[in-house]
Amino acid sequence: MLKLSKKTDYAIILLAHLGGQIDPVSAQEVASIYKLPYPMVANILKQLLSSGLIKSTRGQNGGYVLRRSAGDINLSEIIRITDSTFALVECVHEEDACKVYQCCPTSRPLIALHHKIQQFVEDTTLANIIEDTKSKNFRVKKSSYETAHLS
Amino acid sequence: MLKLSKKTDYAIILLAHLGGQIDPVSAQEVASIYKLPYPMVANILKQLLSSGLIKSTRGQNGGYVLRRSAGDINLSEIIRITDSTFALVECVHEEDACKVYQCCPTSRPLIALHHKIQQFVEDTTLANIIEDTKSKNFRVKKSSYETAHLS
DNA sequence: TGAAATAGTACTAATTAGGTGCTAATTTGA
DNA sequence: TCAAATTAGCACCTAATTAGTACTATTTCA
Repeated sequence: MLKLSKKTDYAIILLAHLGGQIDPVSAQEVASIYKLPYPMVANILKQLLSSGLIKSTRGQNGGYVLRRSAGDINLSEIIRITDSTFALVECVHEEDACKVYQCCPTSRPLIALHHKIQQFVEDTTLANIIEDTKSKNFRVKKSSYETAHLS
Repeated sequence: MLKLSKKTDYAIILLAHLGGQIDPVSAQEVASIYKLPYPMVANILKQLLSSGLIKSTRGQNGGYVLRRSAGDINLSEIIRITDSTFALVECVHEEDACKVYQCCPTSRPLIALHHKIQQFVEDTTLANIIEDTKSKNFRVKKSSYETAHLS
């Protein structure tokens, strides 16, 4: 259906929130701030943890923090973790031999599109997203990522 | 999952084939050429018909032809018919009020990405795809749509 | 009239997405 | 030291979407 899963949506929200905090944030806390279902949030955080994007501390006052700086985390990684590796068409990661037909007409234009999207998600960092959110209410200038990373 | 459905994949293949023919092509014929399941092909063609992208003639020697020229049909339309209207994130078509949170951090960068993709699929015509397929075995120059429509 | 096709619709099966539940382990503060 | 807060690691369920099939009717042409 060519859309991001809610899991990815949520993950971006969660990570952007963590990026704006210094102390650990608990699953409970983020869930209530953004009014998301707690079990879902907890699940996604666990997944982000096991993928090494965030680190955790248990017990009272425990929670999660980013493992790397927000500028070091890009959208591509997040999508890979919560959505699966991005492939607009299956054949994009299978260098040779289209299963359907040797001269399958879809390949080239769609593969070009795939690479464009890939480029964008790699160039967009969590820091870009956070910055963008902060300036959101003051819509004076265009956000940086738009001018910096795309034609 | 951020990928095109097989239906869309198939639809592009079918339409590209029709675009290269003058006489009506039957569902049976395309199915056998591309080794796709006949009922699937037939179904998609019916859908493309009812959406007005192709026209049909019944009976012996019947089949389907494009209703408009290949240069007049773009990827966006095809995706809309076989995949549903493209929306990278739900909120992209709901001008106001994010359901999740007023300052939802995802919106802007993802909406920017959405528009980039939208631009691409609108600029890529069936003619581009067909042309590209023909030149595929002679990988001398880059295909036209790449230079013409993207950064 | 019969074969080759489309037309329309409804159905089934497989996969994915979204969401939940349970129990264990760990930390902290009273 | 104990109870509460919190993560850890599973396994599970349900609903939605995708993929593919089936059947019957209609049209056309030789």
